Amino acid sequence: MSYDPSAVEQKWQKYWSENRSFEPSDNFDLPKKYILSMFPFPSGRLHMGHVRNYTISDAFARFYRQQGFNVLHPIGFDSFGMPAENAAIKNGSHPKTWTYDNIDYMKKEFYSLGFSFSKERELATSDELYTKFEQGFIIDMYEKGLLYRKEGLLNWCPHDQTVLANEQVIDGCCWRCDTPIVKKEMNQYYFKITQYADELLSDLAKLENGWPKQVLTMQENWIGKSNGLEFDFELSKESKAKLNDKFNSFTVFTTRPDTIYGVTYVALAPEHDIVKYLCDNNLLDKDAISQIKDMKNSSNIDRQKEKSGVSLGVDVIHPLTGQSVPLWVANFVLIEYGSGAVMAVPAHDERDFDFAKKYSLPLKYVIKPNDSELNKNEAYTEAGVLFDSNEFSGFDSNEAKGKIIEYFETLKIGKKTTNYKLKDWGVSRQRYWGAPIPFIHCQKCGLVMEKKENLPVALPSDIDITGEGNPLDLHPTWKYCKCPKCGGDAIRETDTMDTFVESSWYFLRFCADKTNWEKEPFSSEQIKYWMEVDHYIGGIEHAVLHLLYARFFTKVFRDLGYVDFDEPFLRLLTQGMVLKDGAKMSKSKGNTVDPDEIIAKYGADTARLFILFAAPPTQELEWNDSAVEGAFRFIKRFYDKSNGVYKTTTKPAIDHSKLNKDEKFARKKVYEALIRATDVYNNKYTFNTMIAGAMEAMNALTSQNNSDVLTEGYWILTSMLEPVIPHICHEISQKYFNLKNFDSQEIVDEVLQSDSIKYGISINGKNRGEIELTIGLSNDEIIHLAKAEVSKWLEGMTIVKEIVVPNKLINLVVKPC
RNA sequence: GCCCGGAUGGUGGAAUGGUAGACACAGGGGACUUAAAAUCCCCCGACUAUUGCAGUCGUGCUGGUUCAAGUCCAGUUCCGGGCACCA
Repeated sequence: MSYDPSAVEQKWQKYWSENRSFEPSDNFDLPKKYILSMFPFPSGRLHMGHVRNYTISDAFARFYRQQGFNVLHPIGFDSFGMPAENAAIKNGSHPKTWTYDNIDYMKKEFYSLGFSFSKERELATSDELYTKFEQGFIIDMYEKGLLYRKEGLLNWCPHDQTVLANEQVIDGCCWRCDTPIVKKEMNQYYFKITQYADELLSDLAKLENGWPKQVLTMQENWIGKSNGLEFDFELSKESKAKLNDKFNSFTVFTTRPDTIYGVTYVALAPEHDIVKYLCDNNLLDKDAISQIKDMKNSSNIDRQKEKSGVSLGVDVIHPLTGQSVPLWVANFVLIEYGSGAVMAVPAHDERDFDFAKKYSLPLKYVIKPNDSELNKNEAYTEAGVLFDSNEFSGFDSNEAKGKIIEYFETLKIGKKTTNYKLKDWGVSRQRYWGAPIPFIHCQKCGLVMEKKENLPVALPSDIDITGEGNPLDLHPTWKYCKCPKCGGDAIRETDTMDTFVESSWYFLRFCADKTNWEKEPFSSEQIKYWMEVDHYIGGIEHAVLHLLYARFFTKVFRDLGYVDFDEPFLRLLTQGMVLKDGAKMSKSKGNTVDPDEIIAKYGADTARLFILFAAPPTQELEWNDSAVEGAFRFIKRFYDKSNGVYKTTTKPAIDHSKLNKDEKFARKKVYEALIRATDVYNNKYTFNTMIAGAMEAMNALTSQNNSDVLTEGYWILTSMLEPVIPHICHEISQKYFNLKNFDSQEIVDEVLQSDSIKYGISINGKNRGEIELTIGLSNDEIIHLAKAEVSKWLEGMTIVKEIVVPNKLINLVVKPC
């Protein structure tokens, strides 16, 4: 019978399903592996990126099952979100119908790819049961002060008609639809992720061996910790009077206290209270007020184009010199960082320099390079030696930083402070298809939590989705309710939660089976066993989104007493993108390849083999139709050549010494491939080299005629390749080995040793020949034979040094006589 | 601007400091066939030479360390990614 992928694959998919082959065991005495891939949004169909993601995690899961581990390899759907609503607007479908139809279709695709997911733990985050417990956490977090509501200036996407978190703004545009975001003042709920900023940063050290460096760096930069000095500038007497004594002083933050004697002006953000007061009370001329207004209204991108500012006609007192310094408003000062006010040192900061040049403000240099001349045409931002800095003159600038902070602290006019770029996570969204925030606004009692026994606060199904406004808010009845506290008329919160809240804890839910899901959000006993996730596989685009939020939730849950570990994901593998014709596959570029078509034409095994063979998983993968063809040919050959294998339920015992050269070579190739395979799962993740090893072994096996060797080879190779091409390996294994070979394979050492080894001979490091030498020769003998081999290169030369690298090469160092 | 990666044949990619280009794809040649497909075999970095099957060069570039460098170090160019007026 020739290879018929569709028949073979359907047969085994049915078999696995009927035998519940991929359900984890409840025997907690077994060693475990939790293999998780980032769950998909149910957009409709799988794309090649999904196939790559799940092929990788499936290889891990299948490998560890063979090694005797109890493996949890679950899948679910991150099923709330905008696209469901956009589809509703476009086609008039209901978001729920659209979502669950897509889930059904995608589940079939998973099935047809042979992924070994636990079917009994599948979930969708839009399930009401999931919402119920999530809303419970929201209430817990509110009570702990980790969730709060405040009026603020928010990122608003005019296209999606919703607020976005900072992490969801990419280059000033919406992460989903690329529309430039605008700032909008509104009420919003925030998670106090900043409370965990320091731990989120320091615990990155725990992930150093398991996470890609790039992701660690991205999180580190995102958290953006900086140490410095915080102190107050007092307003001059006249200025206080001008401001009707409403303001005495304001705070600034600097990481360069060593430049303090170079301050020549001070700048405020346009949103600063003092600026607001000056504008509101007409203490500035009309022009100035309108310029400040423009600054506030311009987007972040516009603000970066050119520095601009206005003098406020107010002076402040330098805390150390007592000199008076002018106060400006400047568009490059950000209200959301530090205190929204900076001391400006144009001589030693490029931004301050540009601003000072534009408005002809004075420069005062106070640091000079250690070993070169100061260039007064630019800002000198490097370290150096202080001058014109009173008692600190002469100090190295790095040393001076600490000294000056100390000085401020002694005088009690400032203190050492740490600032973070990380902002609190804004989580409310003005959309329908999300988990409702379980709060109620009561005129009498204010903001009230829904009672936990009333959860979930479910979405209404009769909904009008037009794309205009918040559908929940516009619903005729849904938001009207009674206050859980006083029983009076009240109104439900109509904002829903960011979908990243759902993906921040789904991995905990998977730890228990469905029977438990009704009772509790997750089982602490099961979590103790299954967590942490051993291998997490997904795209790098979540480096500062999902992966940061999930770490945050884990720490919060720990502090709420739900879990007892600090980090959810021990090892992270970020897979590269799938490209075609050099560009990321996308519908708009028209360069997509539909997984369903590939499966129909070649089968799932071919798709999986190609994906793992064409590139290491962390690199970009260039789709190549003829290489897919090649993968198919390999499987076909692998199947065809199994004809010579005989039936057995144990690995054949072979007397290695009686084999001929080709037979020995074939065995050696098989075992070498096996050794490579173990390495792959432990740390290298280079499935491509593992598969190459298997191909080499196959080539060697078919170049010899010993059926024992062939059978042993297939016993090992079908086991080794099962994680990659499971269907055909099961087919072959069932036919010959009664499925007894899916097990951890022992290495036979004698196979790896051969009677002779090829040595390379080099002279002065240059390759000059090679020689086959029997094992066990002394170095002198080896050198003697090697010299004979390359004698023509030694004429007229004296040998200075002789080096023998065992089993590799001989290097002779020579010079002319 | 700052911080990470990366650069190897026509292509994807291999190489614990030890014979660069494994394994594939594409390409070329051949066998089988009436023919095609499938399959099998051979060649396949560049240049020079040659029917003595040998030599020279070669992992972006310039240096360095070493008996030996794609690999380590310093510098440099280009490409990709992240952050970005963060005081």
